[in-house]
Parts: sequence; structure tokens; C-alpha cells
Amino acid sequence: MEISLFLIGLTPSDVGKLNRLVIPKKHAVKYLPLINEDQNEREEGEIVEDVEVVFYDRTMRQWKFRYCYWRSSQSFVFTSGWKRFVKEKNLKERDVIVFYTCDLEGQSNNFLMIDVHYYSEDDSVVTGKKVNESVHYSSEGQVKTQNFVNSKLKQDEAKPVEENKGGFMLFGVKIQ
Amino acid sequence: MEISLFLIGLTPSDVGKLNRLVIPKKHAVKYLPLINEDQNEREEGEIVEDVEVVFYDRTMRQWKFRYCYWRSSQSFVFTSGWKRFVKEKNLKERDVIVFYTCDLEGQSNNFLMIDVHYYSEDDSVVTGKKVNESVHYSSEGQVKTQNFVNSKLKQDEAKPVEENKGGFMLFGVKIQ
DNA sequence: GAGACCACCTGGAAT
DNA sequence: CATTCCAGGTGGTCT
Repeated sequence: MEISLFLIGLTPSDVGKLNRLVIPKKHAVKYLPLINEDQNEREEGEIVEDVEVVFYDRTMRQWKFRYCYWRSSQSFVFTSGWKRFVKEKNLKERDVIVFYTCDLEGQSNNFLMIDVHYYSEDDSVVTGKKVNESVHYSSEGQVKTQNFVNSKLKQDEAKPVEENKGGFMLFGVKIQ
Repeated sequence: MEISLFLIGLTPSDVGKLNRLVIPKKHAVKYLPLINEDQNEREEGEIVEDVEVVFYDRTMRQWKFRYCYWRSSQSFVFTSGWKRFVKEKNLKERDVIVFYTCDLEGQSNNFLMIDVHYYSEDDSVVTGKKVNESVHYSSEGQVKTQNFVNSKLKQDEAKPVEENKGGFMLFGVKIQ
């Protein structure tokens, strides 16, 4: 089954000329590989300065991003590879990307997935908060956009979808 | 006594969002600390990439600027600290900043001073030249703005004020 | 040469 | 209050 890890609502900068995606720290430290955030960390811990992370989209196309920490702004970012993703997925501000881990019934071939949810005026949006914090969906498990909305994902919270006996859900489709 | 080193007439960019002040090269190389202008300069010459320069205004408030060379535009600039100066002095384009060195009668406590001359329509301006090159004053030693105009400073030229026996001039005021 | 990438910087907002 | 975070920037390097 797939487990939704976190969502990111895209800012103008995320899809603009800066060619980077800022990963909110709370998600970065929780779900992404450990990277060196500390100036004087040079121990055996195998903590590295940056790392290549690999995701798959719904078509199982592979996407690689350089994931690193910018000390000066104390922020976690995807750099290399992000621009291509934005262009080929035609991402715009307020679109939402969703990160999943795909756990295939105890098999060892877990992998990470990435998918996009294009912004629509129809989606209800919590007002008065910035994009990153205002993501939620009003539908009851209804597939609204690209056949891909997990119901009741609210307020940028990661929330596993419920398990289905005898199969698993992948991008809103039940696999037997 | 104080010695006027040079003037800079502020451009829109100097007071805008670029957060930098371009120092005309002729003044930078003549009056400011040597910084590394050359790609392959790595010798013992103690020439550094950038430097913090310290000035004092008429109230003896200290102002620090990062002074560095931008290879891409081949220009000498103040960066860090400049924006705060612009904001707190409420500088606008065509205002003029004046750099002084303050030489206290052979004492070793020389220091650099910075002051502002706010633009006024009354000031006659040489036409047809850009702001940086068109600075001059029409008054005959008359203090016009903020009690601070040194007379006959023309065409962006550095020109020492005449010495006064028994004291020195500081921001247009004779110190005994 | 233009664009992508890289390691920095900054101000405002949130905490 | 001070500190952290991060959206929006920068110049420089490489391709």
C-alpha cells in the first residue's frame, strides 16, 4: 500500500526561476534522508552534505533530485532535477505535490513516489493561511484531479490511507 | 581636519532593491582598501576577497559596509549594511553621499566618515550627464541642506576643504 | 552566450 | 523580547 508522507503547496518561487523546491524542515527531517545540517559534523555517522533522492510518478517514470541543505538560509531544498520536473509536469504555483512511500506488503522493494495535484478553483481552501499550510480537500474520496486525490488530507498533515484487504491503493486505484 | 574624498550621486538602483551601492572604480581603487579584483590572485599580498569598511556619520554613529568586487559586472560595491543605511537615512535617488577621512592633526586615530546631502531642486545640476557625474553645488560655501554643504565641490571631484588654522572643519562646522 | 546550478544572503513573519 | 524559518533573491561557475 502507499502511505502519504506529506504535501507541499508550491509557491511562485518553487516553480519560478530559482530552480529549487524548499522542503519545510518538519517534513525534511522526518521523511527524507539525513543530510548534514551541522557545521561541525564530521563523524562516522555517514551523514553526507547532499544526496540524490529518487522518486517514481504514477507512470513509474523515475525522477531524481539533488537534496541538500542550505546553511545560509537554514533550509532544505531540492535543486538539480527539480526544474525539469516543474517543466514536464507543467507545475504552477498553488499546485500541490504529494510524497508517498510505497510499501509492498513486507517486500523489500519499498520506494518513494511523487505525484502532483493541480490547483483548481473548485478545491476548497482554508482562507487566511499561506499556500503551504492551506492544503486540504473537500471531497469524500472522490477522484477529482488526474484521478488522484486522497480524501481528507488536511492541513498539510501526513496521514496514511486506510488499508484495503486483498490489495493496495496506488494513486487512488485499488491494486489486487 | 576632514578631507573630502569623493561624492557619489545615488542612482535609483543604489537606493532600490538591489541592496548595493556601486562605487565608481576610480574612487574605489584610490580611496578604499585594496580588494581582490583578479581571478588568479592568490599570492602573499594579503589582498582579500572582500572587506568590512567602517564609517561614522555626523552623530558619530558607526556604519559598517561589506565592500567587495563583483567580477560579473566588474564593479566595486557596498553590499551588506548598505540597505540599512539607505532606509535609516531615507535616501532617495539623486541624493548625494560624501566620504571623508578625518585626520586629527597627526594623531593616529584617523577614521572615515560618511554623510548625506539630500537632493534639492534648488541645487543647480549639470545637465546631460548621468547623476553620478553631474554633482555640483552652486552655493558659495553656503550651508544649504542639513547644515552640510562643502562649497565648490564640482563634478564628482575629490577636493580637500581648505584648512583652518586653530581648528578643523567637520561637516561644515569649525571645531576649535 | 544563455541557462542551469551552486552556495551564499536578507527581510518579514511566525514562534 | 530574540530566534528560527523560508520565500525570494544574489553573483559566480560550469556546460
